[in-house]
Amino acid sequence: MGYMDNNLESRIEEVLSRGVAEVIDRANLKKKLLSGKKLRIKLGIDPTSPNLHLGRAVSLLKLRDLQDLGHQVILLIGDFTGVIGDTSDKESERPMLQVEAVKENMRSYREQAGKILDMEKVEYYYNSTGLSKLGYAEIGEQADQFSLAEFIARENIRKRLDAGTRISLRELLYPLMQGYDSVALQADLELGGTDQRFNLLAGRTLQKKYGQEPQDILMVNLIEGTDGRKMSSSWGNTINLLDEPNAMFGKVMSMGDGLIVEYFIHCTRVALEDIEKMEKDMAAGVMNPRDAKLELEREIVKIYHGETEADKAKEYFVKTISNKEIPEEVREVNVDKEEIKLVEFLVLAGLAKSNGEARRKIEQGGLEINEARESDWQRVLTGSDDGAVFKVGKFGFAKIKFEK
RNA sequence: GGGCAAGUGGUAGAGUGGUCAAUUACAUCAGACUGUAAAUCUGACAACUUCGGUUUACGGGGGUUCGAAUCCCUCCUUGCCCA
Repeated sequence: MGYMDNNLESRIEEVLSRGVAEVIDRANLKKKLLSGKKLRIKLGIDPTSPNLHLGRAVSLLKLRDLQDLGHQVILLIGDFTGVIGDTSDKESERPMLQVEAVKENMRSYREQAGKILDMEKVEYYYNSTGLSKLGYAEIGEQADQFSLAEFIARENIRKRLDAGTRISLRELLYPLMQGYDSVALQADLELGGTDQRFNLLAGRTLQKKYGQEPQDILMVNLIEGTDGRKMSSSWGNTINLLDEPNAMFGKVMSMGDGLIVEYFIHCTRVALEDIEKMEKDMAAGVMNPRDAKLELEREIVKIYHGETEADKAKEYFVKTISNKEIPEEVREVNVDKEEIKLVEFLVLAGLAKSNGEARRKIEQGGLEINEARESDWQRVLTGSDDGAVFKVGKFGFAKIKFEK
């Protein structure tokens, strides 16, 4: 075996293990990957939210690796299933999306996925193509492959049943549809999160029924969101691929230190040995977790916004937060009156949601005007305050500009 | 078709006639601390306000009462059981 072969095998090993929860059937998949055959690899995306987040990126990065190994990546856009609603990752019923909403959401998908994948080589498939043609007879036959007991045994269904929340029959059809997608695509491999297990396996069941070789399955870990719960668009704890660099930065910085390594493994392609070293250094107290986070954030922003933006975001953070400096460019807020109440200005500038909140922040010592704490919430701003810089909290800045 | 139960603030979940703008937890926001926006600790957390108060809120509508998230009627939604 030559050098190249060894290299290939180790790359495949990383594909099969980095951030991966389970592979079915691992031995078979490895054999296929080594065979030199161009595999058809499927990843389904439900266009339920217009934003892709870092949790999705785990699969996309994995797809990129496979793409680099020369395989055919197929992005399945769930325009049909998106209207139905998946049960897997929900603890409550998913609303049926309107067709219009699905279309709207799909629009930005290519752009977002393009940050990671080589879109030139990607094949697209809208699953309404095959699914909308099926009739009751065929659906009935497919449904016969599964039993009610199997559905009830699923954790999410179980939970909802126990909690007494509603489960629509419609939702039970979802795995059939996802499974049939694999048939339509003749997929060799399907990627998904661990929550997708049942749906992914349904693909194998149906492929067998239709006389195809069952696909292999690669399940990636679900990463935790910024609040420690599973990252999900319905929790609002996501880091989105379209987030602005500074926003991305902030979200990463505000997550628990315990997630750093997990994120490095799943959301970046930093070499595994480097990550291990970092982990050891942090455990030994040689490395400050903050520095690891800064590096992590840089790596993540780099993927979606490029290296320059990544460096800028890091610089902004160090200056503004660490050194508590006022950023170079502060947003100007125009006031078209001769004077304005302080609380009203803060609301106008978007630094507080209401007069009451502005008052609270001031009373609690959260306001600085030109770097001096201001605690008089009844104060009125006049022309002599023109150009003053306001800082609320750690990163809310605004400069006042009187137009009169 | 019948019977029973439930619907509270961003979320979970207390509260069964006044002291409830509504316990608590989580989330959120501010402060302290830390060369992290982590952790920990403290405080705040409906809107408006001439800081005295005022207004709007407990699925929708109506009613009883001096007074209702709490009682009654009705509608809507959901769950469970029976047929």
